[in-house]
Amino acid sequence: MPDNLLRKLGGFYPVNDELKADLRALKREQIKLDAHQMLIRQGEKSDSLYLVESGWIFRMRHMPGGGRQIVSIALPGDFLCYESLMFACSDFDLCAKTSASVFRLATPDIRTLLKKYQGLAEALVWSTSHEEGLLAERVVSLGRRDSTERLAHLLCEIVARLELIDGPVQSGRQLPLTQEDFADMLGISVVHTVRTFKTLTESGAIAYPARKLTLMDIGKLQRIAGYDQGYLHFSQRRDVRPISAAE
Amino acid sequence: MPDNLLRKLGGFYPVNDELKADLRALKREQIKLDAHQMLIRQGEKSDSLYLVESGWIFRMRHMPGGGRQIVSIALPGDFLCYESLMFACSDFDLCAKTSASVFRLATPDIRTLLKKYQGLAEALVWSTSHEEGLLAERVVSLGRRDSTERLAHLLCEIVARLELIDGPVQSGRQLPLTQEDFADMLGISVVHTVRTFKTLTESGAIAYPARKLTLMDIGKLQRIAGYDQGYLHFSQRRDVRPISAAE
DNA sequence: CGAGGCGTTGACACCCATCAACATGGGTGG
DNA sequence: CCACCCATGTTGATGGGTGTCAACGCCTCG
Repeated sequence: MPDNLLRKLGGFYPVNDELKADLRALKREQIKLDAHQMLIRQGEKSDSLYLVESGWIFRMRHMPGGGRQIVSIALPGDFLCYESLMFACSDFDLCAKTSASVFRLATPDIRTLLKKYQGLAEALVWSTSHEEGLLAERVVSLGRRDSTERLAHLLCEIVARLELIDGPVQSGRQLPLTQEDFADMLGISVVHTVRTFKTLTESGAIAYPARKLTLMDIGKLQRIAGYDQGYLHFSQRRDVRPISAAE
Repeated sequence: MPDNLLRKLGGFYPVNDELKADLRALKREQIKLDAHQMLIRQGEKSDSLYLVESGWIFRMRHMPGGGRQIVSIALPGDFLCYESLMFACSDFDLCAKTSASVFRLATPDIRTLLKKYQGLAEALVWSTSHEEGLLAERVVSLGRRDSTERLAHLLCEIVARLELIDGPVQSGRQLPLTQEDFADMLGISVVHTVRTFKTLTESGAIAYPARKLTLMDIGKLQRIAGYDQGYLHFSQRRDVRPISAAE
């Protein structure tokens, strides 16, 4: 039962009965993963579509030098489908961070599946667009924010996503993420991650002892992150002309 | 006629007649853009779906401090749809870098549109997945590659995308990208971009005088970028157990 | 009780940002 | 046709943010 998916979708746009019925009718096979177990390894052929039921799953790349970059985190209600839709090899590892459960959707042919379940197509389009937005925001962070802003922004995002499926995070929430995990999401070293956490903690925005996240001052956290501040009023560049005779 | 889209899709998976017919039947309105003209400004409400016919279009974010980050480039055949599908405000600027032409697809309701044109749903799912992959790769670059590797990788990607719609780039191709544009894609400063280009040029991999890109040694460029090298054989981390009793 | 995962801190080095100055070239107006 | 301007490209000097290395403390687990 993809209830988490429906809850997630429902947070953003009207979910009708047909979509619900379609998602419930999908043939699926449940796969249980232990913590640190791989679902797909980079370079493997993958032709399935997955939907996360429970647990945290990392999508990451191992670098030649030995480092790694965590590209995104899949939470309950998220699809894992990207490479499979192109019938190519996976470019990334999919690895459970916690024990997890995912559904593998039967995909003899993605085209007939989309035709049979129009609700699936709708959910897929919406869901990949949503993830696309998250990734774009991550690109902004990695490109133009320093480590403190990056961490603050990532925490804001994680909190928002958790609240979408689990209700208010309020004061105190256990996360499965070590500081090394944060380092590999933020594109910085472990040592510097420690210092960045210290900065945020000393500013009074958060606390993260023993991986239990507490939002001491969420307003301050969002201000540091530049999160959801309404980017409307920034100075207009002179090389950019307004939309005038557009049609 | 979204021929560029069909050409792009056709490069990756079988395009059938129904999909072709659907895409050709879509009601659309052509919008012409001059160079440096904005299509959508961040913070604006957007409820349309766009398809690029010609030209280069930047998706970018202006930062509070005055900098900017170019998140992605849309080329002919690419959709611009992400935010519009959620009926929210756009989080990014969409700005034409060259003179361009885009189709605005009539979207009274995205749901009925997807139902009427199943080929559109198919194309959208595939296309957003593809872009998702590009963005994920960008995250890896920004997180774990130095400036030289980043530039090399970006050039590899641009060349591959251009060849998909326009045929071989071969020796010599005019791009509309200034070194400031590259800086804002790579997340580095303009000055350092100049030095990075110098490094790549002196290594004999490329030349980029007056924005005309020549691939002197594409093998060397790909080697520097770590592009498409098959990431199969990297050392296995001990904290990652192999996929064994997966089902 | 030892081992290993994880967090923490300090010292030092390096990549890259910033500032400043200048070169080049195309466009525009006198 | 020239003078000027502005966008863009280029180089050097200096400083800051972050990486790397090393050492150590804490805690859990076998």
